Amino acid sequence: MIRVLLADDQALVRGALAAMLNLEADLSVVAEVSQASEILGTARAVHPDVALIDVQMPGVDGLTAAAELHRLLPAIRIVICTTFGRPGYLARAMAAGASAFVVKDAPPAYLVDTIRRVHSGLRVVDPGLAAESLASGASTLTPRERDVLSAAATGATVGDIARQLHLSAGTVRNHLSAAIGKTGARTSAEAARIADSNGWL
Amino acid sequence: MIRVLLADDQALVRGALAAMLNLEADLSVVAEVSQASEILGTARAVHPDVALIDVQMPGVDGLTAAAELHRLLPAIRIVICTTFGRPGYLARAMAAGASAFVVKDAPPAYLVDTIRRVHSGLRVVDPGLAAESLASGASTLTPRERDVLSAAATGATVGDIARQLHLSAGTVRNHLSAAIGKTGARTSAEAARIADSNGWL
DNA sequence: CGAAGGGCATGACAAGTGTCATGGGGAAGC
DNA sequence: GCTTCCCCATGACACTTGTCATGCCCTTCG
Repeated sequence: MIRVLLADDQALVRGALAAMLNLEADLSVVAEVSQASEILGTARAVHPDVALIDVQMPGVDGLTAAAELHRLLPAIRIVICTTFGRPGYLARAMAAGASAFVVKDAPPAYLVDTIRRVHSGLRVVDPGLAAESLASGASTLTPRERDVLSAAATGATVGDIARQLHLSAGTVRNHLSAAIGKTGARTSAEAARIADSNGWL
Repeated sequence: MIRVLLADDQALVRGALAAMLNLEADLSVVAEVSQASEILGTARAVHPDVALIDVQMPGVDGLTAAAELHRLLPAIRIVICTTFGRPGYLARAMAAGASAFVVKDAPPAYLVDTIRRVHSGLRVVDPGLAAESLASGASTLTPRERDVLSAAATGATVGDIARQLHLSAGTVRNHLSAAIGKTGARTSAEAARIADSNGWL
């Protein structure tokens, strides 16, 4: 019996996934959490074989939590599950020690199959997404460029960002200009959109 | 036995929801579709009692499809289901003839309960979301303002938008300026973000 | 009909943004 | 120790954006 821990912030999706997985004779959902911060403690308590973790969660994101889980409890296999098949997410998931990466577009049988494979020690990655990930390449954004882009993505002006990050307006413009160049965008708003859609923020 | 039609673009979520609903003795998922454009034809073929429709779908969105379904097959009760509890979505869903509006944060039992209530002729709306919807009020954006904001949301510049909509740059600036005023934003990027988060686009 | 309001447009001004050149300080690597 | 790269900053310039006044055409509505 493969013991599964479910982490997803949307109760409806989480419950539905649990129902589906429990239909499989060799799978058992032994815990459900709605926040990334609860993953570690729950994992210590219930000793799951596999943790199915969503990327998008309030507070700490799933990838960060996955990295911590893998560092402290390496015996637990991690399957990262996400709505958005962003290349950057895949790269970060694998770097975090995940054994598999599943997009929510995939057929249900694929997820079940993935959990079984992962439990037997294999790594599972969607080939199409892997290709896209390699094609788009890793982000060349510097940490500071990420900071200003993240702020810009919320619609903040140069002045707002400068105040938020305690920088001069000129510096913010420089970082934004660099980010615009690297993303191939023509405005900071477009650069933020591109970086976000690649999972770089 | 309540016959349910499921419409959600994410195969994993769709399959999981189907598994969960089929566990209920009085519910039966009789059809699953992944695109809004397939809803009407499938509904005609299988005669469901209730249609559970996600807002976010590629191509035609769920709300538009729901309106059409309700117009042509008014006997079918419609439950709108969405990840984002945006006030505008609720308003548009009710205007489209939906009988219920469920956020994916809700507990699984709530969805099952909602389907039963809807089938018996009741309308079900999350009280918190209804309050928020009334508080934020309806969009006062004109159709043209929505157009330019939608384009701006993708990171397009004033010039880009002008070419896309076959307008002069000055006109685009006027519409954007009006939208900025109505949303209380300070830049077009922020206005687009606000309008989107309210479900006005 | 006449008024009101949305869509479209122009022109002009102030403010914000993108780019570039330039320079200082600090950390990492050969 | 020197180079390289990132971070931070300044200043200047061209360009884009946001605002406002003004006007015309059209549809809707009392």
